Amino acid sequence: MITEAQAPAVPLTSPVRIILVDDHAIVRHGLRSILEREEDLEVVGEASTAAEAMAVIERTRPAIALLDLKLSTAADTEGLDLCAELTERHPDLAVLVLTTFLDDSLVAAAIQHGARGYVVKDVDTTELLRAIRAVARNESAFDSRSAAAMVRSMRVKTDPQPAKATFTERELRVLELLAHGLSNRVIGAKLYISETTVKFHVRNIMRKLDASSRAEAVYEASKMGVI
Amino acid sequence: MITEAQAPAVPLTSPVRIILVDDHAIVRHGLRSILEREEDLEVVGEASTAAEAMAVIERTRPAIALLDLKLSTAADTEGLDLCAELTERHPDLAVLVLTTFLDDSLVAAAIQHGARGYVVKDVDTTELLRAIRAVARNESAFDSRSAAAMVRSMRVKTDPQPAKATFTERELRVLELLAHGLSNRVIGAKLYISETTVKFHVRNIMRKLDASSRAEAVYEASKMGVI
DNA sequence: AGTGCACCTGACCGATCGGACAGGTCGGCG
DNA sequence: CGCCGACCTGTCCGATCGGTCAGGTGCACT
Repeated sequence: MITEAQAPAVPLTSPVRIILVDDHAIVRHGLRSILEREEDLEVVGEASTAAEAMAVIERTRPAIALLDLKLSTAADTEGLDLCAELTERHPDLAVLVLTTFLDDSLVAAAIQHGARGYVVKDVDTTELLRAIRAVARNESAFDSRSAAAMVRSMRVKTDPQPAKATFTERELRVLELLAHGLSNRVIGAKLYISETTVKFHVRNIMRKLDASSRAEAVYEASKMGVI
Repeated sequence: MITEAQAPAVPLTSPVRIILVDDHAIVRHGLRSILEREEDLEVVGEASTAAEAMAVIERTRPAIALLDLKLSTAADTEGLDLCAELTERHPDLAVLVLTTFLDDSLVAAAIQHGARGYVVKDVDTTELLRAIRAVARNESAFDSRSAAAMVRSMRVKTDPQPAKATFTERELRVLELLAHGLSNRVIGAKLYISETTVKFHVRNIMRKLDASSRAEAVYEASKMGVI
């Protein structure tokens, strides 16, 4: 482990082409002045709206888009939607979200909308450059607080199994077939047991999940990741 | 945005107490020599097995545990289990996973087992120190490749919505109640529509989801995140 | 040997579902 | 205007479900 060198700004190849998407001109200018000091980075375009961003990217073909999720004063949806559209239309484009506020759910949402990284605006310059170079290398990057937010949002996705029901082998197998909409009779045929036995298991499953129907049982089981 | 200072090693408070958990003595010594050069960090213990780690932590009460998930030649489970046990028994302890191999599912698993960060062993020294200081600040840290792995594992959890069905307002409402195991009659009462109408909606939902029963419909809808 | 648990089975019955008819209103659109 | 889609309603019927009886076996633990 442990090599030297801290992401040098030596342009071994052509510089990384970057566009800035932010509704505030001041922010764009600030970013541009920071990035232009680096020899391996090149700002090739700016945009202040979603439509403009699409057009500029179409024309300039950047490797990276620095995207503020809060375009306009409207909901976050606009930035997220743009993020999804960009990554879908341009699979090679790396979107690095650079935004003002840190919202746990927003970090996860951005990732699921195709973002390659997430950095809040008040990180120091070296952090930002590190993130940019990481996504340029086709990797990912988060500042430490965003990483914490992502960790939190990942945990709540799977941790909540407080009073987790415990199932026998047979019940799990029945549950699985239950989820695929099979009738008791068909489940019995598949497991080489009688319809009556299937009903026995189904009732135990429903009891353990506190469900009043097979549909609810499937819902609860699915929610807690059993199936 | 943008401040100066790149995580200085000035001990404003008492140094961060760290223990090293790795089955290779050489690795522990290497880490120790690196960390001891930093004034704000202090290695207060080492352990090579899970049991030893528990004991040492019990005694030395460190703020951070650098943990190699691959203890012994056995499965990854041992490291993960230790990780879960540590974070459960010592909520204030920050576990930073420092391991040799990068496995997409392992990163996500580590987080869900309570790890605060994940770093592969071949990152450079500054990256490692940055990660340690981040978790010491109660934040999170990942090297860029681990971050990429986590992004991938987050995406597969939710992205698969290829042929996503589209539902009307009414259908979504019905679907929701359906998942809670309500009968057509009760759903009708709740929505102030007749039981017949509910059956109408339910059949449309099942058709759109290619399901043969309400249970399967609930399963498919749950799987694709509609409910 | 007794106890518990997972698992299996049968019969019975009312409630519900799933699917098939055959309609209706309302708003938007060419 | 007619057409379409979302939404709403009814009736009929066989299949299925959910729940309740009352049993059975095999295995593990004490």
